[in-house]
Amino acid sequence: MSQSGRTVSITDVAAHAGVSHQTVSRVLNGHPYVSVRTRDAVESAIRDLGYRPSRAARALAMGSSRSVTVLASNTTLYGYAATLQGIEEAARMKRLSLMISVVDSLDADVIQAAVSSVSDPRSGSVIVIAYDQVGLRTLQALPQDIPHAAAIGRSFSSTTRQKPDPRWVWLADYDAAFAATQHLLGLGHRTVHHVPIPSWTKDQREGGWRAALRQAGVEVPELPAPGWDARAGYQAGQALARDPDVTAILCGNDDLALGVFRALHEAGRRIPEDVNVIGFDDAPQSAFLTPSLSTVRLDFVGLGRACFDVLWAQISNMPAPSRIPLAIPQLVLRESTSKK
Amino acid sequence: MSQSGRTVSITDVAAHAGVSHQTVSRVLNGHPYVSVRTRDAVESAIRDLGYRPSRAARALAMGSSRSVTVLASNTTLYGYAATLQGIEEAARMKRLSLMISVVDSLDADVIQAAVSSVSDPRSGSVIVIAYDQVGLRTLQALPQDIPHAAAIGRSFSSTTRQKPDPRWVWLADYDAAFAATQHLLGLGHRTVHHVPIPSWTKDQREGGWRAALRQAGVEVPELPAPGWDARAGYQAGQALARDPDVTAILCGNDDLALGVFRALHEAGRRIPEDVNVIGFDDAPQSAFLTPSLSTVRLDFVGLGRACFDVLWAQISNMPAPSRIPLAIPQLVLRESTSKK
DNA sequence: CTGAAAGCGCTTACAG
DNA sequence: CTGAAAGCGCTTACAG
Repeated sequence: MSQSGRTVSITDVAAHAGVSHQTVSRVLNGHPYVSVRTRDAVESAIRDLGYRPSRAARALAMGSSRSVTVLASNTTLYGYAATLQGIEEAARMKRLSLMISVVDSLDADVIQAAVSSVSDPRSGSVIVIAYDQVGLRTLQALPQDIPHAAAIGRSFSSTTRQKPDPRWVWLADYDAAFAATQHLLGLGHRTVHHVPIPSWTKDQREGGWRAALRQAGVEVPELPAPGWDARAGYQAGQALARDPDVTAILCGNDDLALGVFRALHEAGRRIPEDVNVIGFDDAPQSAFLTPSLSTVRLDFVGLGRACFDVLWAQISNMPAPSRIPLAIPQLVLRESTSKK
Repeated sequence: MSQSGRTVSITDVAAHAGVSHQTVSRVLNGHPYVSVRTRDAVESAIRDLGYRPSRAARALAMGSSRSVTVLASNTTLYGYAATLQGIEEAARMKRLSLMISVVDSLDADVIQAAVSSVSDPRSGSVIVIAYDQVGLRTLQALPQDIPHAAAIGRSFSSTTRQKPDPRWVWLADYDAAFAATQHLLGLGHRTVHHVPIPSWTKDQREGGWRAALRQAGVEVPELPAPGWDARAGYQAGQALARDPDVTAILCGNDDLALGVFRALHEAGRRIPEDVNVIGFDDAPQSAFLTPSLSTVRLDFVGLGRACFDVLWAQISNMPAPSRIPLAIPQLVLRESTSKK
């Protein structure tokens, strides 16, 4: 392995093997029509020299770099991480390399900078995880001529008139929240309270909850401050726990529900005897909480894969996948809800 | 924005602005010595044409691509995700782009393939998250001449003779597990049981637990099957819950502890009255469980940053950071432990 | 302050 | 089956 000087290039390999660099390129790319002798010679030269091809040079010559960049405001929250996992698995299958760029500010310059750095249409494609407002803005700032797809957090089910972009993929949040709220009302609660995740349109989880209440003709309670994690759920839960009228709570995700559990427990209110709670996501821990958490199972990994499929159709010039088989959100009933 | 034909290159911009492409390159890179008129002309040409530079071409010409690839077997488990977050933040500050490549198999060919694809020494650097055996193998397979760093899961504290590689960074798992076990013994338990995460050397969490027991001269119980998630903890916990001799359990991470909670609860054993439980990691939910979970706080985000710092020293040819300020693991006592 | 030249390391036709 | 040529889109000296 040549340690000194510059790194070994295809030309060095060629010289070492006594062939032209084009021939080396051929064996590198598994072309047919290379004699066995030559192939062997090249391969051992590669080994001797410890040659590793330059991705940059290859990308330049081929006009594309077989890479996807994921743009997201977060990579650790359950929904984001699981979506990322789905994208990663799908990208790996197709041998695309995965880049990730976190955009965590609503500042227009920050968003613009992030978008610019991926906006080289020769060098790749983009997937935006647009579950939050930063994500949505990022998606909007993305030049339309670059191949891309997006996972978004809405369903368009009943509220929207505008046609969704065919490059967008989503889970039916709205419908699922609607159904979960209906389920709680069906248990006999006078109304259902909600601890929201941040949202920016009315056709997401919060919207589904609101619509179900309105349809049932019941009071729509005030909302606590939105948040993503257990701490936010705990804080929202403390106020709810004090209010004896609160008997059913739909949480915007399972982490919030976990915090709500804690607040209710501290206030001496039992779950499910005094208060019913439903979460959202079905995170891996939720089935093992005490009480186990009723929740809406969302297939984020599948969504990530679907997102990649949409992207892949553009990259490979295949027809867009007509219908992506996405698991329907499903209400999973466990111990935290029960007949009242 | 030119939609038709090939994408616009620096040459197109030059022609449009009536200058040479070198001059365009100068304004692109913020060189001094460009007249204001020229700069303006170029900038408006860039805007008119919707020009975006080619990363590949730039990388080729400059001889490096300012990127880090993270190699990890998982991106969603708390420790991994938090480490990744630390790396990402640090890389973003230095304007390096972040690639991630998941290696989830011990198969030598799979590992080799992953390593080869990042082993272009011109095109970047590598960080390996080597908390598990796949990660360790990946690290071992990595060519030594490529700039890299690794986050590993051991402490070398008392058991190891060999010098650690200066490119490795770690949290003192062993010491923390030792201390946590001692704490439980100090509460009066006859011994401490352990639910392990998978490990491959004896100087990790399991090793620290074992050493503390041995030092105290108490029985070292059999281990249940290792695992990472709540389900694994639940399964291990079911057997432990049946055994009345089990009064203290140290879990390899907080998700395992959450599953153990559930199993104990189902068996009618109270925490902390009947059984004390300590977790590992201090995941964001752990403080909000019921009972709240005593655990070892590990600064994974800081570890990720430290890892990047070690890498950055190599890339920028700075002297290696002598001592990386890493938060010491800290035993956080909450409701799941108490005087017996 | 600015242009002509050379080169980064590959791949893709084109000839043989 | 294999080599000589051209080009991918930039940057970095080198001359002016």
